[in-house]
Amino acid sequence: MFLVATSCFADRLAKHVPLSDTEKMALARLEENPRKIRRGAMIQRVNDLVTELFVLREGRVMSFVILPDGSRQILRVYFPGDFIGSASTIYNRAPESLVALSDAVVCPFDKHALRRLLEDYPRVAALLFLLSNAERVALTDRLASLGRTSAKARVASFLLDIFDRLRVTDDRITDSFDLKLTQEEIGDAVGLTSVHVNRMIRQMEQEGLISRSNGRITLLDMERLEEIGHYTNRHKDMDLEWLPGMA
Amino acid sequence: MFLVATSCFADRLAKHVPLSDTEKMALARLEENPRKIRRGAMIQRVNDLVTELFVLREGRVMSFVILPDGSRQILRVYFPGDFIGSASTIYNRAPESLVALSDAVVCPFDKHALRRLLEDYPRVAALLFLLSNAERVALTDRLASLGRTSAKARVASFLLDIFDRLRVTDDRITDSFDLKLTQEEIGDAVGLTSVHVNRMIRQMEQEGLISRSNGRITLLDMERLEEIGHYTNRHKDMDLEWLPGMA
DNA sequence: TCTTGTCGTTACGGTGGTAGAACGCCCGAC
DNA sequence: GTCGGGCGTTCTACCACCGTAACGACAAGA
Repeated sequence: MFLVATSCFADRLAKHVPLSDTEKMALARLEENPRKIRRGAMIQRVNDLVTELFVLREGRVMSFVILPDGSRQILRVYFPGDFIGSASTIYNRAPESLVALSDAVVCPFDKHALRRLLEDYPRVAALLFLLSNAERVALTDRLASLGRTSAKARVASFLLDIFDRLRVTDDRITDSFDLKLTQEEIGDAVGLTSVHVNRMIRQMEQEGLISRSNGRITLLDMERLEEIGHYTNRHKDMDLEWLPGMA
Repeated sequence: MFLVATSCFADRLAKHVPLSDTEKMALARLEENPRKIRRGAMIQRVNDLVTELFVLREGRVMSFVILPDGSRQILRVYFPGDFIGSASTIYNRAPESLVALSDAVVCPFDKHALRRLLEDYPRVAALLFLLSNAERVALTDRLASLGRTSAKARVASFLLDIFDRLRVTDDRITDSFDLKLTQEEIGDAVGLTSVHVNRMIRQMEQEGLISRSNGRITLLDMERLEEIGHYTNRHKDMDLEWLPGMA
């Protein structure tokens, strides 16, 4: 029984490496149970007992933690085709919370469904390993950004990161996009207060680096933004081709 | 032909999940070419063309990047049994540098040796995927630390993290350990200057939280350190048991 | 209309960076 | 042995960046 003909996750993978039809079908099975959720709804709370992972099919989701003093750190913003909640493969209790940034469609699937997938499709297991490594590199980039750069650089590189990842999932985007994040949320992502995020954004606007109109952001001078943010787009450099055929 | 009877990496894995003898032998093959390196030697430089990964067998290694303004961000400190350089599975050019913090023994192996391992041992592929997810969670913990906590909290949680990871690889350690990092390096890891790291360490010493003698650090009050650093030891909570047998 | 949420703006203060020098310690050279 | 250089650490001032607090403007819903 196939409720879905296509798979968001398979489509994403297929952009980097060819997939067989059986692999596509196996991946599509992860998305058999789409669930609509509303903007602001919690998908998972820290410390919940969790046995599910998700593929995000539509909309935007973020993960975050709240520290004992009440401050929030946003860990990652997810886009359609992203694999969410991989921490559940290793820990029984969720180390982070998940919330929908927009109305969204997520496809939950059980840990044991993942196990069967890993058993039956070793090439998929290898691909998941590679994707996980890409996430690891993305996180180290942000680590360097938070640890060693100024407020302006952090905001610039964050905007560029969202922009580039959005473009991986949506070809129509050229230079203008809807952030779907408040300035407070940007601050919680890059380790600043909303006040200071606002200072930096206005400054970049005055310098002609970006422009804004009702929620949408336009990147006017990519080159200088990349320079300011010490940012390099890694998506171009990904290479999964060394992992061909296999059984 | 077996140059090594045991495998550092297999030993580590076996602490979390049972391994078959053939799996252990397959993993041991990754460590067939041990190479001694001296403290301070570079194993890999940013932007090198890389087709190798490493298992660290002895000693300590760290990864870092240098930003255009010259500042350094230390990304990760590695211990014996750790799998190093997984970025090479996805990118042809190294996104980070690797340097030995002490005299060390690393075992390089080719990307294609890894591919054969993934092909022949799907369960190993699945385990590598899980371990990579554990790394991801560790990085998000540090992201929250850098983004939202004070200098003191960052130093405290960093010390606790090194301590706990050292204990995973060496049972003999109880409360005192050799950091093998200068205060400047600690600063580069947690996003502070060596001056401020020094302030925090002396302060923690005066408060009776830690003590020092010729390079070794003793954690005197773990409970308060964990509180100050908002730190939780995740190693206890790891659960790979849901991924049993497989072919 | 009132409420709620987001953005914009100001004044003030503290955390943590910068600069510079001195100290101790290890280790190799003589 | 001792002398000296290099490295890591300790310490002192000074001050900039960024956080805190507080309030107003504005738009979208209730």
